Amino acid sequence: MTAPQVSMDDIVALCKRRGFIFPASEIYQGINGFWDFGPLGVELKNNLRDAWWNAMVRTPPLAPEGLASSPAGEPLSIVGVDTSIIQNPKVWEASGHVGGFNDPMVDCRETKQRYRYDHLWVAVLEGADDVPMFAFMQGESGAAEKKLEKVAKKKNVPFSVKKFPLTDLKTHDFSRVVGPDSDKAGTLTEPRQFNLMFKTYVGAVQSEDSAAYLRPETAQGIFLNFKNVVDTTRVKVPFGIAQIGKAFRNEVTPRNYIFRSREFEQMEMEWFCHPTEAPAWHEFWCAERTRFWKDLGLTGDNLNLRKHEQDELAHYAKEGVGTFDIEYRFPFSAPGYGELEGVAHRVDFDLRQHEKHSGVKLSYFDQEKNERYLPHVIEPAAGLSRGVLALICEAYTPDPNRPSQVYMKFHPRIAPTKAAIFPLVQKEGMPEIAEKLFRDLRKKHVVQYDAKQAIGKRYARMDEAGTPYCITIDGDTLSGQTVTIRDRDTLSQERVALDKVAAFLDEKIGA
RNA sequence: GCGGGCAUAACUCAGUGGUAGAGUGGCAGCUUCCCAAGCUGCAGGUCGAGGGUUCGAAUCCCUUUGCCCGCUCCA
Repeated sequence: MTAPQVSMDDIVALCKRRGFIFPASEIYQGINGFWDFGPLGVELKNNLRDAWWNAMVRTPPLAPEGLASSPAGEPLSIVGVDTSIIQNPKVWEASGHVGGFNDPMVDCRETKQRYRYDHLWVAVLEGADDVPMFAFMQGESGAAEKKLEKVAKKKNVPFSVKKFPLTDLKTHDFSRVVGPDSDKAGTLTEPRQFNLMFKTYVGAVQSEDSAAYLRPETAQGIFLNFKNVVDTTRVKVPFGIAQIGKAFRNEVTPRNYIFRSREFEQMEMEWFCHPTEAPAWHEFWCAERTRFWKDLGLTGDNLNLRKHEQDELAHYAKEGVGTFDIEYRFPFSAPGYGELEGVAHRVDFDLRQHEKHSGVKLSYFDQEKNERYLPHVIEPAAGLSRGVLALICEAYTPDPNRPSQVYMKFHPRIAPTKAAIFPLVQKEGMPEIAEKLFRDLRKKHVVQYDAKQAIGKRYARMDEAGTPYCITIDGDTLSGQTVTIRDRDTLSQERVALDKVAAFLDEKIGA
C-alpha cells in the first residue's frame, strides 16, 4: 500500500504554523540552507536523539552468536564521546576532505573520474576545428596522440598535434573534449571549486596559518579519540564509539527543506572490529539500524534498504564490503527515496590515514590472540535532522473528518508533547484539579495545560501538535475521581482513575 | 552553478497604477459538561529587500535575497 500523496508545502506550512521548524534568521530574509527548530521541533529532535543514544550507548544490542568477544546474549560495548567541531586542520588532510577538494576540479560525467583542472592538458589537430580534442593528464599524452592519429587518418588531414593546458581552453569548447578515460566528447564538467568545508580562522588575527574548518562529519572526532578510548576505558575490540553532534557542509545546492541543509546534526557510531569479522558485523548493523527506524514508526514501503553501486562508493569504502543506505520515501523524493542513514564499511582507511599523518601508532593489540592489527570500521551514520524530517513526513496524516483536517501521528515515544490536560469548563473547581494533575505529570513527561476556548478547539490544537493523549477533567471527576483520556488516532475516550493517569502515561510511552 | 516559477497578516490566499482585504489561526471577555460550537471585542502587514519610472507603485522596470521545480552537485 502506498502512502497517500501529501504535498511538502502543506508539511512545511504546518511546521511553521505550529512551531516545529522556522527559516533561520527569517526577519532578515533568511539565509540559504539554514533552519531553526521551534518549541515542538526541538522536543521532537531531542526525543529522536535520546532514542538513538539509548539504543546505541545506554542499552546497545546484544551480541550475536560467534562474533563478539563477549558471549552471545551479552550487551555489546559502546561508549560515547562529544568531540570538538573545530580540530587541527591536518585532520581533514588525513581524512581526504582537503587536498583533492581544494583545487578546481573537472569531473567526467561518464566515467565519474575527477581530475585536477590544472593537471589536465588537451591535444588537438592543428588547423582542424571540427574534430574532437583529447584530454590527458599532464605528461601522459601518448594515448591522446594515438587517438588523434586515427582521427587524422580517417579525416584525411595532416597529423600535426598541438598541445596546451586545459585551462587555456574556453569552457564553452569543453563539448569538443574527450575525457582522458572516456571515448565520448563533452562529458567533462566545467571546472569547479570543491570547497565544501566551512573555513574559519582560529585566534583574533586572521591569516592562512590560522585557517581551520568546521567539521563536515562527526566521524573524524571519533577516530581522533580511538587511542584515548582504548587506553582509558578498558574496552576490547570489537567495540563502538558513538557521537551525536553538528556538522557543516557548504552544499552547492541546499534543497528540499531541512533534508540538505548546510548545518545539520549527525548520529554516528564507529564499530571497531577484526578485519575478518567486518562483513558479518556490517550485516548485523544493517539489520539493527533498520529495526531502529521501524520501531519509531517508519514502517512499510516508505523505508528501503539499498546497496550502493561500486561507482558511487566514497573513497574510504571502495575496498570494503560496501555501503548500505537506509532510505525513506519523502514526499519530495517519491517515488524515489532519500538517504536517512548509511551503514558503511570504512575498512581501516581512517585509522591508517591518521597513523600516517600524525605519526602516532593506532593499531590495536589483542592480548588473547597475541595479535596486533588496525581494526576495521563499520559505521552506521544517521542524519538526526533528516530523521526528524522523516518522522514529521511519516506523521503527517490528512483527515477530512476531523476539525483540524490533519493530525500528526507521532509514535508516543517521540511525540514532542505526550499529553495535554484540560478542564472541560473553567468553573466548579475543574481548573484546580487539572492544574494539580498538570504539575504532577510534568515532573516526568512533557505535558501542556490548556483551559482556553472550546474543548473541540483544544483537541484540534493538540492534533496538529501530534500530542497522543488529551486528559480532560469533567463533572464526573468531581464526583468519581476519574478523567477521560482521548486517543489522538482513534478519537475514542476512556475513563481512567485520576490517580492512575501517571501510570497510564508511563505504560503508553514506555517511560 | 544553469534554466523556469513564486514572494501580500502566524497559515492559506484575493487584490493588475488611486486610502491594504478575506478565511483560518492567535489573544481577551462572556457562554459552554467533549471535538476548530455561539456572542463581543482586540492585536497583527512600511505588500521579501534596495533602486528606478510616475502626480501617485503591492501592481510597471532593474538589481538583490529567500523559497519551489528541473538539470548539475551531494566527496
